[in-house]
Amino acid sequence: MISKRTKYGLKALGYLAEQYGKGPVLIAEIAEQKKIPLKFLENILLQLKQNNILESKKGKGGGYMLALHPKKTSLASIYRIIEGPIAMMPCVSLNFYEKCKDCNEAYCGLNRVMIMTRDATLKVLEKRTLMDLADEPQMI
Amino acid sequence: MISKRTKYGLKALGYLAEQYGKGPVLIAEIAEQKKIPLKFLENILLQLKQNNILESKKGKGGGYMLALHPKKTSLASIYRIIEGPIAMMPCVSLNFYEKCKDCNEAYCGLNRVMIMTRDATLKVLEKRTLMDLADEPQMI
DNA sequence: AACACAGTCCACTAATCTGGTAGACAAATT
DNA sequence: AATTTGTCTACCAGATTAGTGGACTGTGTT
Repeated sequence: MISKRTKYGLKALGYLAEQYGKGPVLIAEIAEQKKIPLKFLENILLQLKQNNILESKKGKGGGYMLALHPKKTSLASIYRIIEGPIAMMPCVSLNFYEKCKDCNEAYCGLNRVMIMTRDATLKVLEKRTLMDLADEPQMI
Repeated sequence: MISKRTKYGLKALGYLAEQYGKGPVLIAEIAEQKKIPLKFLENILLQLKQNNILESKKGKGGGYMLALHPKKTSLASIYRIIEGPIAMMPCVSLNFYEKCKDCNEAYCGLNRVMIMTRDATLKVLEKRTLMDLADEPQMI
Protein backbone atom coordinates (compact mmCIF):
# COMPACT_ATOMS: atom_id res chain seq x y z
CA MET A 1 0.00 0.00 0.00
CA ILE A 2 1.20 3.47 -0.81
CA SER A 3 1.43 6.19 1.83
CA LYS A 4 -1.03 9.06 2.00
CA ARG A 5 1.84 11.27 0.95
CA THR A 6 2.12 9.45 -2.37
CA LYS A 7 -1.62 9.33 -2.84
CA TYR A 8 -1.94 13.07 -2.17
CA GLY A 9 0.94 13.77 -4.52
CA LEU A 10 -0.65 11.78 -7.33
CA LYS A 11 -4.04 13.41 -6.74
CA ALA A 12 -2.47 16.85 -6.87
CA LEU A 13 -0.58 16.03 -10.05
CA GLY A 14 -3.80 14.80 -11.60
CA TYR A 15 -5.38 18.14 -10.84
CA LEU A 16 -2.43 20.01 -12.32
CA ALA A 17 -2.66 17.82 -15.39
CA GLU A 18 -6.28 18.88 -15.79
CA GLN A 19 -5.24 22.53 -15.48
CA TYR A 20 -2.21 22.22 -17.75
CA GLY A 21 -1.57 25.28 -19.89
CA LYS A 22 -3.72 27.57 -17.76
CA GLY A 23 -0.85 29.03 -15.74
CA PRO A 24 0.06 28.63 -12.06
CA VAL A 25 -2.40 26.99 -9.69
CA LEU A 26 -2.53 27.87 -5.99
CA ILE A 27 -1.60 25.23 -3.44
CA ALA A 28 -4.73 26.25 -1.56
CA GLU A 29 -6.88 25.56 -4.60
CA ILE A 30 -5.44 22.08 -5.08
CA ALA A 31 -5.78 21.35 -1.38
CA GLU A 32 -9.40 22.41 -1.35
CA GLN A 33 -10.41 20.64 -4.56
CA LYS A 34 -8.66 17.39 -3.71
CA LYS A 35 -9.30 17.46 0.04
CA ILE A 36 -5.66 17.41 1.01
CA PRO A 37 -4.33 19.01 4.25
CA LEU A 38 -2.77 22.29 3.11
CA LYS A 39 0.52 22.22 4.97
CA PHE A 40 1.07 18.59 4.11
CA LEU A 41 0.47 19.32 0.45
CA GLU A 42 2.88 22.28 0.49
CA ASN A 43 5.58 19.90 1.55
CA ILE A 44 4.77 17.31 -1.09
CA LEU A 45 4.67 19.83 -3.93
CA LEU A 46 7.97 21.26 -2.82
CA GLN A 47 9.53 17.82 -3.07
CA LEU A 48 8.12 17.43 -6.57
CA LYS A 49 9.51 20.81 -7.53
CA GLN A 50 12.94 19.91 -6.19
CA ASN A 51 12.79 16.86 -8.42
CA ASN A 52 11.91 18.92 -11.49
CA ILE A 53 8.39 17.61 -11.87
CA LEU A 54 6.85 20.96 -11.00
CA GLU A 55 7.65 24.63 -11.51
CA SER A 56 6.54 27.36 -9.16
CA LYS A 57 6.00 31.07 -9.09
CA LYS A 58 5.88 33.21 -5.98
CA GLY A 59 3.77 36.23 -5.18
CA LYS A 60 0.45 37.29 -6.61
CA GLY A 61 -0.59 35.24 -9.61
CA GLY A 62 1.83 32.57 -8.47
CA GLY A 63 1.37 28.89 -7.77
CA TYR A 64 2.47 25.55 -9.11
CA MET A 65 2.40 24.08 -12.60
CA LEU A 66 3.73 21.00 -14.34
CA ALA A 67 7.24 21.38 -15.70
CA LEU A 68 6.40 19.23 -18.74
CA HIS A 69 3.38 18.21 -20.75
CA PRO A 70 1.39 15.70 -18.68
CA LYS A 71 2.13 12.97 -21.21
CA LYS A 72 5.86 13.40 -20.70
CA THR A 73 6.01 12.32 -17.06
CA SER A 74 5.54 8.65 -16.19
CA LEU A 75 3.86 7.51 -13.00
CA ALA A 76 6.88 5.34 -12.31
CA SER A 77 9.09 8.41 -11.96
CA ILE A 78 6.66 10.04 -9.53
CA TYR A 79 6.32 6.87 -7.51
CA ARG A 80 10.08 6.62 -7.13
CA ILE A 81 10.37 10.22 -5.99
CA ILE A 82 7.67 10.13 -3.33
CA GLU A 83 7.28 6.51 -2.30
CA GLY A 84 10.65 5.04 -3.24
CA PRO A 85 11.32 1.64 -4.83
CA ILE A 86 8.65 0.09 -7.03
CA ALA A 87 10.03 -3.40 -6.46
CA MET A 88 8.92 -5.31 -3.39
CA MET A 89 12.44 -6.06 -2.19
CA PRO A 90 15.72 -4.11 -2.50
CA CYS A 91 17.42 -7.07 -4.18
CA VAL A 92 15.10 -6.82 -7.21
CA SER A 93 14.98 -3.04 -7.46
CA LEU A 94 16.33 -1.41 -10.58
CA ASN A 95 16.74 2.07 -9.12
CA PHE A 96 17.30 1.30 -5.43
CA TYR A 97 19.19 -1.99 -5.66
CA GLU A 98 20.78 -3.48 -2.58
CA LYS A 99 22.37 -6.86 -2.47
CA CYS A 100 20.53 -9.40 -0.38
CA LYS A 101 22.98 -10.63 2.23
CA ASP A 102 22.63 -14.25 3.35
CA CYS A 103 21.14 -15.19 -0.01
CA ASN A 104 22.53 -16.07 -3.41
CA GLU A 105 20.31 -14.29 -5.90
CA ALA A 106 21.16 -16.69 -8.70
CA TYR A 107 19.47 -19.58 -6.87
CA CYS A 108 16.79 -17.71 -4.90
CA GLY A 109 13.22 -18.69 -5.74
CA LEU A 110 11.80 -15.61 -4.04
CA ASN A 111 14.07 -13.40 -6.08
CA ARG A 112 12.74 -14.82 -9.34
CA VAL A 113 9.12 -14.32 -8.37
CA MET A 114 9.73 -10.79 -7.14
CA ILE A 115 11.33 -9.88 -10.45
CA MET A 116 8.18 -11.04 -12.20
CA THR A 117 5.91 -8.88 -10.06
CA ARG A 118 8.27 -5.95 -10.39
CA ASP A 119 8.14 -6.20 -14.16
CA ALA A 120 4.37 -6.53 -14.19
CA THR A 121 3.95 -3.39 -12.09
CA LEU A 122 6.59 -1.52 -13.99
CA LYS A 123 4.92 -2.23 -17.30
CA VAL A 124 1.89 -0.28 -16.12
CA LEU A 125 3.63 2.53 -14.26
CA GLU A 126 6.21 3.23 -16.96
CA LYS A 127 3.54 3.46 -19.62
CA ARG A 128 0.98 5.53 -17.74
CA THR A 129 1.54 9.24 -17.27
CA LEU A 130 0.17 12.23 -15.39
CA MET A 131 -2.33 12.51 -18.24
CA ASP A 132 -3.94 9.30 -17.02
CA LEU A 133 -4.42 10.79 -13.56
CA ALA A 134 -6.75 13.50 -14.75
CA ASP A 135 -10.27 12.86 -13.51
CA GLU A 136 -13.08 12.59 -15.98
CA PRO A 137 -15.27 15.66 -16.12
CA GLN A 138 -18.29 15.15 -13.89
CA MET A 139 -21.68 16.25 -15.11
CA ILE A 140 -23.46 18.01 -12.27
CA MET B 1 8.24 -2.72 -0.37
CA ILE B 2 7.27 -5.71 1.71
CA SER B 3 8.14 -5.94 5.39
CA LYS B 4 10.86 -8.23 6.68
CA ARG B 5 8.10 -10.24 8.28
CA THR B 6 6.64 -11.06 4.88
CA LYS B 7 10.03 -11.70 3.36
CA TYR B 8 10.97 -14.07 6.19
CA GLY B 9 7.63 -15.81 5.89
CA LEU B 10 8.07 -16.38 2.17
CA LYS B 11 11.63 -17.59 2.64
CA ALA B 12 10.51 -20.04 5.29
CA LEU B 13 7.69 -21.33 3.13
CA GLY B 14 10.12 -21.81 0.29
CA TYR B 15 12.24 -23.97 2.56
CA LEU B 16 9.22 -25.99 3.67
CA ALA B 17 8.26 -26.44 0.02
CA GLU B 18 11.69 -27.91 -0.62
CA GLN B 19 11.23 -30.28 2.32
CA TYR B 20 7.65 -31.19 1.47
CA GLY B 21 6.77 -34.82 2.21
CA LYS B 22 9.71 -35.32 4.55
CA GLY B 23 7.75 -34.73 7.75
CA PRO B 24 7.95 -31.89 10.31
CA VAL B 25 10.81 -29.41 10.11
CA LEU B 26 12.14 -27.61 13.19
CA ILE B 27 11.71 -23.84 13.46
CA ALA B 28 15.35 -23.74 14.50
CA GLU B 29 16.39 -25.50 11.31
CA ILE B 30 14.48 -23.07 9.10
CA ALA B 31 15.83 -20.12 11.06
CA GLU B 32 19.38 -21.31 10.68
CA GLN B 33 19.16 -22.25 7.02
CA LYS B 34 17.38 -19.08 5.96
CA LYS B 35 19.14 -16.72 8.40
CA ILE B 36 15.95 -15.60 10.12
CA PRO B 37 15.87 -14.50 13.80
CA LEU B 38 14.45 -17.49 15.66
CA LYS B 39 11.86 -15.82 17.89
CA PHE B 40 10.65 -13.64 15.06
CA LEU B 41 10.21 -16.68 12.85
CA GLU B 42 8.29 -18.55 15.57
CA ASN B 43 5.77 -15.77 15.52
CA ILE B 44 5.44 -15.70 11.73
CA LEU B 45 4.99 -19.46 11.43
CA LEU B 46 2.35 -19.39 14.13
CA GLN B 47 0.39 -16.83 12.13
CA LEU B 48 0.64 -19.02 9.04
CA LYS B 49 -0.58 -21.99 11.04
CA GLN B 50 -3.53 -20.04 12.38
CA ASN B 51 -4.41 -19.28 8.78
CA ASN B 52 -4.26 -22.95 7.78
CA ILE B 53 -1.19 -22.64 5.61
CA LEU B 54 0.93 -24.73 7.97
CA GLU B 55 0.45 -27.67 10.29
CA SER B 56 2.53 -28.26 13.40
CA LYS B 57 3.48 -31.00 15.73
CA LYS B 58 4.79 -30.52 19.26
CA GLY B 59 7.37 -32.50 21.17
CA LYS B 60 10.17 -34.68 19.92
CA GLY B 61 10.05 -35.26 16.19
CA GLY B 62 7.80 -32.22 15.90
CA GLY B 63 8.04 -29.11 13.80
CA TYR B 64 6.21 -27.38 10.99
CA MET B 65 5.05 -28.61 7.61
CA LEU B 66 2.90 -27.34 4.77
CA ALA B 67 -0.80 -28.11 5.13
CA LEU B 68 -1.14 -28.64 1.38
CA HIS B 69 1.01 -29.57 -1.59
CA PRO B 70 3.21 -26.57 -2.43
CA LYS B 71 1.44 -26.14 -5.75
CA LYS B 72 -1.90 -25.68 -4.01
CA THR B 73 -1.07 -22.45 -2.18
CA SER B 74 -0.80 -19.21 -4.15
CA LEU B 75 1.60 -16.46 -3.21
CA ALA B 76 -1.31 -14.03 -3.27
CA SER B 77 -2.95 -15.82 -0.34
CA ILE B 78 0.28 -15.71 1.68
CA TYR B 79 0.83 -12.05 0.87
CA ARG B 80 -2.65 -11.18 2.07
CA ILE B 81 -2.16 -13.06 5.34
CA ILE B 82 1.17 -11.54 6.29
CA GLU B 83 1.41 -8.23 4.50
CA GLY B 84 -2.22 -7.36 3.88
CA PRO B 85 -3.73 -5.82 0.74
CA ILE B 86 -2.04 -6.44 -2.59
CA ALA B 87 -3.58 -3.33 -4.10
CA MET B 88 -1.82 0.01 -3.57
CA MET B 89 -4.91 1.75 -2.21
CA PRO B 90 -7.88 0.48 -0.16
CA CYS B 91 -10.32 1.76 -2.78
CA VAL B 92 -8.99 -0.69 -5.38
CA SER B 93 -8.51 -3.67 -3.08
CA LEU B 94 -10.54 -6.79 -3.76
CA ASN B 95 -10.09 -8.34 -0.32
CA PHE B 96 -9.61 -5.26 1.85
CA TYR B 97 -11.85 -2.78 0.09
CA GLU B 98 -12.63 0.56 1.69
CA LYS B 99 -14.49 3.32 -0.01
CA CYS B 100 -12.43 6.38 -0.78
CA LYS B 101 -14.08 9.31 0.93
CA ASP B 102 -13.83 12.68 -0.81
CA CYS B 103 -13.54 10.99 -4.19
CA ASN B 104 -15.98 9.55 -6.68
CA GLU B 105 -14.42 6.32 -7.87
CA ALA B 106 -16.34 6.35 -11.13
CA TYR B 107 -14.53 9.51 -12.28
CA CYS B 108 -11.19 9.11 -10.48
CA GLY B 109 -8.18 8.86 -12.76
CA LEU B 110 -5.96 7.53 -10.00
CA ASN B 111 -8.47 4.79 -9.25
CA ARG B 112 -8.35 3.54 -12.84
CA VAL B 113 -4.56 3.39 -12.90
CA MET B 114 -4.36 1.66 -9.54
CA ILE B 115 -6.75 -1.02 -10.75
CA MET B 116 -4.42 -1.69 -13.66
CA THR B 117 -1.37 -2.13 -11.42
CA ARG B 118 -3.38 -4.24 -9.01
CA ASP B 119 -4.41 -6.57 -11.81
CA ALA B 120 -0.88 -6.78 -13.17
CA THR B 121 0.52 -7.76 -9.76
CA LEU B 122 -2.33 -10.11 -9.07
CA LYS B 123 -1.83 -11.96 -12.31
CA VAL B 124 1.62 -12.98 -11.09
CA LEU B 125 0.85 -13.63 -7.44
CA GLU B 126 -2.30 -15.64 -8.07
CA LYS B 127 -0.53 -17.87 -10.54
CA ARG B 128 2.69 -18.47 -8.64
CA THR B 129 2.74 -20.84 -5.70
CA LEU B 130 4.94 -21.96 -2.84
CA MET B 131 6.50 -24.35 -5.35
CA ASP B 132 8.01 -21.35 -7.12
CA LEU B 133 9.67 -20.21 -3.89
CA ALA B 134 11.84 -23.29 -3.62
CA ASP B 135 15.46 -22.39 -4.23
CA GLU B 136 17.36 -24.13 -6.96
CA PRO B 137 19.77 -26.74 -5.69
CA GLN B 138 23.23 -25.22 -5.45
CA MET B 139 26.20 -27.19 -6.64
CA ILE B 140 28.97 -26.84 -4.09
C1' DA C 1 6.17 -40.22 36.89
C1' DA C 2 9.77 -37.48 35.27
C1' DC C 3 12.09 -35.36 31.70
C1' DA C 4 13.25 -33.23 27.57
C1' DC C 5 11.60 -31.45 23.51
C1' DA C 6 9.23 -28.23 20.58
C1' DG C 7 5.51 -25.27 19.60
C1' DT C 8 2.35 -21.44 21.87
C1' DC C 9 1.45 -17.26 23.91
C1' DC C 10 2.07 -12.86 26.29
C1' DA C 11 4.54 -8.78 27.40
C1' DC C 12 7.87 -5.55 26.45
C1' DT C 13 11.22 -2.58 23.90
C1' DA C 14 13.94 0.69 20.72
C1' DA C 15 13.95 2.70 16.57
C1' DT C 16 11.73 4.34 12.62
C1' DC C 17 7.96 5.99 9.81
C1' DT C 18 3.59 8.44 9.09
C1' DG C 19 0.78 12.15 8.95
C1' DG C 20 0.50 15.82 10.26
C1' DT C 21 1.01 21.29 12.54
C1' DA C 22 3.23 25.92 13.56
C1' DG C 23 5.74 29.62 12.48
C1' DA C 24 9.39 32.35 10.53
C1' DC C 25 11.36 33.61 6.06
C1' DA C 26 12.06 34.94 1.05
C1' DA C 27 10.68 36.46 -3.30
C1' DA C 28 7.44 38.65 -6.42
C1' DT C 29 3.75 41.91 -7.36
C1' DT C 30 0.95 45.92 -6.59
C1' DA D 1 5.63 49.39 1.91
C1' DA D 2 2.19 45.96 1.97
C1' DT D 3 0.35 41.86 0.30
C1' DT D 4 0.63 37.55 -1.72
C1' DT D 5 2.47 33.15 -2.30
C1' DG D 6 5.88 29.69 -2.07
C1' DT D 7 10.11 27.96 1.04
C1' DC D 8 12.16 26.15 4.92
C1' DT D 9 12.88 24.49 9.68
C1' DA D 10 11.33 22.50 13.61
C1' DC D 11 8.38 19.88 16.16
C1' DC D 12 4.90 16.37 17.55
C1' DA D 13 1.69 12.16 18.61
C1' DG D 14 0.68 7.86 17.31
C1' DA D 15 1.40 3.71 14.73
C1' DT D 16 4.34 0.26 12.85
C1' DT D 17 8.44 -2.60 12.52
C1' DA D 18 11.61 -5.71 14.02
C1' DG D 19 12.68 -7.67 17.16
C1' DT D 20 13.66 -10.11 22.55
C1' DG D 21 12.53 -12.61 26.90
C1' DG D 22 10.19 -15.66 29.48
C1' DA D 23 6.58 -18.53 31.01
C1' DC D 24 3.31 -22.14 29.51
C1' DT D 25 1.38 -26.28 27.08
C1' DG D 26 1.30 -30.44 24.81
C1' DT D 27 3.92 -34.76 23.14
C1' DG D 28 6.82 -38.53 23.26
C1' DT D 29 10.51 -41.20 25.68
C1' DT D 30 12.67 -43.29 29.46
